[in-house]
Amino acid sequence: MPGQNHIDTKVEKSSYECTITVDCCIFGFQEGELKVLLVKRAIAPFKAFWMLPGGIMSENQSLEEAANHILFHLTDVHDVYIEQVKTYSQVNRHPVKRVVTVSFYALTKPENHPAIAKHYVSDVDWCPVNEVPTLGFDHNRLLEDALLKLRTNLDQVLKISELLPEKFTLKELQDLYESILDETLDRRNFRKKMRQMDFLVNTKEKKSGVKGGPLLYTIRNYKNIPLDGN
Amino acid sequence: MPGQNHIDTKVEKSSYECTITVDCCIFGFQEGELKVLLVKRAIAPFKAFWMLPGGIMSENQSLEEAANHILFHLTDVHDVYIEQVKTYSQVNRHPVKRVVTVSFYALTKPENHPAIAKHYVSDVDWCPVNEVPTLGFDHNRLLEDALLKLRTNLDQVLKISELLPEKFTLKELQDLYESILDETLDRRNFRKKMRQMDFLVNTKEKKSGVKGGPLLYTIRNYKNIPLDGN
DNA sequence: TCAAAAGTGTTCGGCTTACACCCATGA
DNA sequence: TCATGGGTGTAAGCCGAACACTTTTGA
Repeated sequence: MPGQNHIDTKVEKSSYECTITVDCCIFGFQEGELKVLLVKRAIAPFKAFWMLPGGIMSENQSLEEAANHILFHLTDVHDVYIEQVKTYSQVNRHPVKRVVTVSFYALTKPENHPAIAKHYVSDVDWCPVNEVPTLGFDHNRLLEDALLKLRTNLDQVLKISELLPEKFTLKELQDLYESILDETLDRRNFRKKMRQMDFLVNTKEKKSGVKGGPLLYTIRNYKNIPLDGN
Repeated sequence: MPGQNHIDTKVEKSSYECTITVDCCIFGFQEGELKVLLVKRAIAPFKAFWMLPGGIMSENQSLEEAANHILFHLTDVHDVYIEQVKTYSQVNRHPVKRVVTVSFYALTKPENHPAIAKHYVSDVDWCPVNEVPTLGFDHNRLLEDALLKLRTNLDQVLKISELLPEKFTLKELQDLYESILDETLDRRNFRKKMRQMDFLVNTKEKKSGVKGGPLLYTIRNYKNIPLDGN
């Protein structure tokens, strides 16, 4: 019976082997909006389509290492917070050759990482998440799943501190929440909730150049962030 | 630069290819306890270790199909609820050959599926989750992650109806919750909460052979369950 | 008849929601 | 000076936690 070896973890030379790719939803917060980094593909298939940056996992890398590697090569980002989202394995996902894809999301500050088109990429863009066009492959779906996961896990300091500058106003923080959750929040309630979490520190400085003179806050233990690994 | 092709989704013949395995935490509820199906491995490496059942994804299968296939071959379970947990890709996870493993959990009723040792398996056991021994490979970790995910998503009808018989008492339902969450719950609060979810139907029958004469409930639209796919 | 389990409601505290006015600043 | 946005507190509803007694049944 041909199915028998499927239940055998005795890995043999004859086992089917498959290319594994990593795709990243790189999120950034810019001009009060949540954006995602898209690259325009210069080669077939899906030539001239926008898509999520991605690449192939190689022999000596874990998926997380591959994801960081890809990020670094495409955007010069490093030591960034990434999180695994899901693995996609439909047999016909890729029109040329079967691949299994593991998706991640990463959080970055676009202003620190000017995006540059390299290699098979002809263009690069920070695109507001609610203006994303039809992407190549099944990348719209990957993006949806990643956004959903980001929303679900929002109340974690790590993510906030990756997306905001070191010092920020509560207005900026609220804009961040609103653009990720895609809903508007009551200002007073939001501030009350943030105050009773214990990671916000009031720097007593005022942001200048903006009306109202808002106070600047920072995150307790800013940049003292453990990285994920497995 | 050797890293260049990592950022290229142009999949080529030369791309690294890797064996992909699927491991399943098959959970069942029996004798008032949450149990997980373990198999004892008859071959090296990890000969005579207990582990999670698993196998290799083949060319014409998605991961979900592979998982169902493995389940079917090991336990005759089919059309079962499965959910992807996480993908593990440490380079040295497997002592013989590199594999990337995608883990799933599945929910079943042990009494419907007498487990049988087949193929490379010398023994099979429904093991209470808090008595699980040291497992082969990194399977203790996979199990922990799967349990965590199951806990997080507990309040979903699908899962409950896969783990309980068609008719069950509120006591049995509470035992299920308590053994999955690993904590005790207040009976009155639990019942109140269940009553205000709208999926429980009182059959007005009483369970006999047990003191107190508890009422039997069932799930609205029992067995009208869409399966997951990607 | 009695021991064991089923069944039921109320109170309290904390959290979330809704909502309006004064203050600081840049234009 | 004025228009814009920053900053703050209180009251009402909702949800989850704690908690004791009566009823049903099998032994």
